[in-house]
Amino acid sequence: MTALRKLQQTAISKRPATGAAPTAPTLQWLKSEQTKKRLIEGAIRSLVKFGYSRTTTARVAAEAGLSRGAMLHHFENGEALMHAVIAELHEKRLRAIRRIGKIVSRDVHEVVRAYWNQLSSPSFTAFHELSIAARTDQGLARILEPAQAEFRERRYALSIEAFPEWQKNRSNFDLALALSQQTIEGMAINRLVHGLDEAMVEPLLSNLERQIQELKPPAD
Amino acid sequence: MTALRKLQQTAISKRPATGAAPTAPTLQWLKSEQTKKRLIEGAIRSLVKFGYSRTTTARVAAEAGLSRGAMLHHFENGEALMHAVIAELHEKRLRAIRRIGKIVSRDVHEVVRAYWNQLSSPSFTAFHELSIAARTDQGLARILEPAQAEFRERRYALSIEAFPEWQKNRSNFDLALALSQQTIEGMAINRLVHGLDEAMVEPLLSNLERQIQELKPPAD
DNA sequence: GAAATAACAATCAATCATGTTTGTTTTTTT
DNA sequence: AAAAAAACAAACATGATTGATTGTTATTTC
Repeated sequence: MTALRKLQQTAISKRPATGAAPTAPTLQWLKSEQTKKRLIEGAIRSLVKFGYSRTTTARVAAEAGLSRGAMLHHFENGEALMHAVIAELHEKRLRAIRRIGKIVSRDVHEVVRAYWNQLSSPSFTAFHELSIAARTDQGLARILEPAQAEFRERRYALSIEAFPEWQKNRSNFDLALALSQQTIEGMAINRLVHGLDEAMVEPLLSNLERQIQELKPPAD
Repeated sequence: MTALRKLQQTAISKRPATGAAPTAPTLQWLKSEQTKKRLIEGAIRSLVKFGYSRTTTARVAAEAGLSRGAMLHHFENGEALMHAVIAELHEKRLRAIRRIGKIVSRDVHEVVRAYWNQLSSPSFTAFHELSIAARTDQGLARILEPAQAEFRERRYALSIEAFPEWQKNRSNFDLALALSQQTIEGMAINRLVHGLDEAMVEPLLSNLERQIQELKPPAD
C-alpha cells in the first residue's frame, strides 16, 4: 500500500455483535465474512505478485474480483485491510507451528523439514513483505509487533513442550532454537531475493540437523 | 520509489566522454560527480529512513538538499537514480569483501566478525530494501541481478584465495561458505525486522566459528 | 568576451491512489 | 410486504508523485 500510514484506533462497534458471529449466523453475516476473506486473500496475492510498494487498494480489489467500493465497505480504509491481513497471516503461522509441535516422532529431521516447508509458502513471502515495510511504517509496525511477540512466545513454549528432556541444559536448548530460526528463516529470505543456491539447501538443512542433534542431550 | 517501473535502455551518450572522467577533469565535471554522489547518498538515506515504498524523488532531493529539478538534470528519471544507487552499493560491497579478504591473520574469528560488522551498516539496510523490491519489480531486478551474480563470483574467488589449503575438500569448503552467508545474512535481515534477539548474537556467531573450524582441514 | 553548454530551481500537466459520496440491489426485520 | 439495513458498484474530489518545460545563473569553449 503506497500510502497506508494514517493511524487508526480500533473502531468501537455500536452493536457488540459486530465482528464476532451472532448467536444465529445470518446469511448476510456469512456473506460478509466470506467476502472479507476473499479480500484478504486478494491482498496476500497482491503482496506476493506486486510487493508492498505496488500493492494498492485497486489491485487488491481486482485480485479479489470486487470493486474498490465493496472493499471499502468491509474495511474502512487500506490500513484496516492490512491489519486484517496481518491477523490472518499471524493465525496461519500459529496454526503451522502448532501442527509442527504435534509431530509425534519428535524427530529432528522431520521437524526441521516441516519448518522449512512452512517457509516455502506464499504466506511467508507476503509476511516478509509486510515485515520489511513495517520497519519504516509506524502504522504497520504497531499492528505487526504484538503478533511477532506472541508468535515468539508461543514458539518458545511449544518447543519446550516438544522437548521436555532438553530443559536440563537450557543454554544448549536456546542455542538450538535460535540456530533453527536464524538458519531456516535466513535461507527462506535469501531464496526470495535469489541469494540462495538451491543446490546448497539440502547440505545446509542436514548440517543444521546434525548440529541440533549434537546440542540435544542423549535420549534416556 | 513508488512507481519506478518504466524500463530504460542504457542511454547511448552522444559524447563518449560522458560518464567517465575527461582527460582534463573540468570544474563542472567535478561538481556534477559530487552532486550525483550527494543524490545517491540522499537516496540511500531515504531508503533507510522511509523504506522503498515511501522513497520518492521528492524525498531523495530533500535528503540531498537539492531541488527535484536538479535531480532530474543528473538522472533522467527515478529509475536511473536507483540504477546508480545499486551500482554504488554494489561497489561498496565489493570493496568490503576485498577488505575482509585481506585480513592477514586468516583467523576465522576475525573474518566472521568482519563480515558481521559489514552487515550492520546502513548500506546493507538500503541494499536489502532494494533486493526485496526487486523481487516484484522487473526494472530493478534487471539491474540488481548482474550485480548479485558478480558479487557471488567475487566472493567465491576471494574465499578460495584466502583459504587455499582448504581446496582439497571442496564440499566442506562450499558448506562452510554457504553456512557463513546464510547464517550471517539471515541474522542481519532478522535484526532489521526485529526478529533477532540481541542476546543470541554472540552465541550464534561463536557457534558459527566453531562449525567452520570443524569443517576446516587441520593446519599443516 | 560572446556563444554555447551545464547546473540548478521552479512551475506545470498528467497520472495515480486514496477515501467519500451517491445509488442500486439484496437480505433482514417487523 | 414495507421499512431498514447491509452488500456492493460507480463516480467524484483530493492530494501525491512523476516527468516535462521554462527560466536563471555559473562555467566552459572558441
